[in-house]
Amino acid sequence: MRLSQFHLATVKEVPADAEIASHRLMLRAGMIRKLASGIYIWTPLGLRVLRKVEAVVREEMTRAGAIEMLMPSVQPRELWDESGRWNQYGPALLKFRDRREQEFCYGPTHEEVVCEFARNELRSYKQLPISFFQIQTKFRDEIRPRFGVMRSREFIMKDAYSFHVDTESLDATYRKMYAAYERIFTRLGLGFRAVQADTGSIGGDVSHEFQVLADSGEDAIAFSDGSDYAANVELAEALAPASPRPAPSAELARVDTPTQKTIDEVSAFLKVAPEQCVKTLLVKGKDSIVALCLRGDHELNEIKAAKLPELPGDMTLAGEAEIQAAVGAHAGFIGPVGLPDGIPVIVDRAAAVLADFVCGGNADGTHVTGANWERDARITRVADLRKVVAGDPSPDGHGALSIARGIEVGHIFQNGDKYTRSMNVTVLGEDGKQHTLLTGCYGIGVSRIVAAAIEQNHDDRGIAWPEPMAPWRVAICVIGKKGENAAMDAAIALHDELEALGIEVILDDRGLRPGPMFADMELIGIPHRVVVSERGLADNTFEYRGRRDEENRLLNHDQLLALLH
RNA sequence: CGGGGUAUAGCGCAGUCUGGUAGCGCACCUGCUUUGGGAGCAGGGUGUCGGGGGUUCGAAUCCCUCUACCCCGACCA
Repeated sequence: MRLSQFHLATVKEVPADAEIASHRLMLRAGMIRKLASGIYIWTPLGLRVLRKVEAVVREEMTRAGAIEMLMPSVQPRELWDESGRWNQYGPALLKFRDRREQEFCYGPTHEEVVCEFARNELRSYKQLPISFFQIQTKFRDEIRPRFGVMRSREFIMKDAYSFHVDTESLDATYRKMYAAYERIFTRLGLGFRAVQADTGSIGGDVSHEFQVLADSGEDAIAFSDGSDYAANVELAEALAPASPRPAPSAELARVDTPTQKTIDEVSAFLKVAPEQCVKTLLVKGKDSIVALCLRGDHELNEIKAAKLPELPGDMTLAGEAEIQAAVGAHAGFIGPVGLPDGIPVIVDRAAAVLADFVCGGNADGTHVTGANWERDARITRVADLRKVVAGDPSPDGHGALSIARGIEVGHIFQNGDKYTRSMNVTVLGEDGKQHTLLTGCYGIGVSRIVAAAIEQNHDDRGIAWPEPMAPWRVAICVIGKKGENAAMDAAIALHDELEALGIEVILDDRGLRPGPMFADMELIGIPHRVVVSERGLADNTFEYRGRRDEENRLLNHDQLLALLH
């Protein structure tokens, strides 16, 4: 392709709100333009990359036995009422009405539609197992879109759904999809890790996320140095400490802490380590306020907390007024010692083995020292409440955990009968009876992959695409005075020859000076660059440079073709 | 939704405090020169200063209000 016939739209300056490398570079390279918050135009250049990702995903899904189809983005309310998610899904579901006042949503995912399809199409166990997939635009009205297409509201997703009569079949397909995902991310040249995951709003039993490792990632993942254990920090279990709680040795004492509210302030003021303090968070329970107690140096894992039977299914901190009403003190001075009887006290495993600890005194301006469980403070229940930290023992008993940042680019679930039961998706079995089907669902954030790949593959000059994602594999740059066409003729000949060999090549025939031309090709990340100039023509050489190379190499025609082919 | 911030040319910004006739850089257009790492000279104009209302002789600037966007937390591919 000739660049003069294309719309390249690189820019030098970029809106100040582009925070991470991939967002900045996608804007600078002219791959995307923002239309509204979390809603982006894909330019011709950006679309070429997106299509590359789609192609790999499509190939591997097909190889894994899934069949491509296309479902509508606009979905009627009735379907979502059947699954119960019209109300459950929350504000991320974009709802609207048509001219007849019928209610619809813009699909954030397609379990409902695919189940509607399946219950009409699938009649017999003999048709199973079967998997369908699509690559399509989704909309989720995210609370806070950010980082360009990394977390946009409108985005492109590959979603696949499998149907089964029994769990063995679901397991087998799940494993097949897992393997397909590994192939996809490997082919795309991404450094990734599959981790155990929470099932979130999709629901179900078994789940893995595929995380592209990057410091800018919004997820934290924990993995063991002694086994293949890896999990989202949301899910990773913090094991109970091996050693039991020591016997109390100190007297309970009340101390004045007039302005010290945070653990840091209290521990500095009283000269005790944060791990010898207990922090108490009051949250809204089903019936009353609930107290959650953690060691001072630990953080609450809200996903774990939300699953406590005392909580209504999600976790909300109690407001200042509720805390006052329940305890009579401000947040910052709350502790398990002397907490009113009606408040359940749920204690994290690590906090439960402390003795002689420091905690809030349940009166403004006071803490207590030398506190001990049972003797001074009730324990309703010990539970795993905290986020794991680096150095914690691996939950599988082998090795210690490290924490890394990741970008979630894929997520696979075993839904079981979560949707098929409510939507009555059945087939006739071998035994002549109706059987409710089991499903798995398998998502890949196609547009997010583009951003994630840039996070892993860039330098100070721009993007350095893994070859399978590059908009073109080869860029030919022409240097020479505009009027003298020998170099241009040679460049066109080379371009045509490469194209005939099936190599995707972009010829920069814009007549720019070398500086801006090189800068553009490096910014948009073309893996191979060939410079054609009169200087080279004179001694029959082309100047070659890989995107990650420091030096040019002079190659003759055959050497160049051998390298590129 | 809570907390913080921003809105002036296509993009990046100054001007706002202290009211007085709209600016800079990049990009863009024309011409000439230039052609191995973001060229030089000359010329050109870009605008509802986010919208609405108010104060004032006079508002980008002060006041009220609305909207959009961004950042920090809960959501997720």
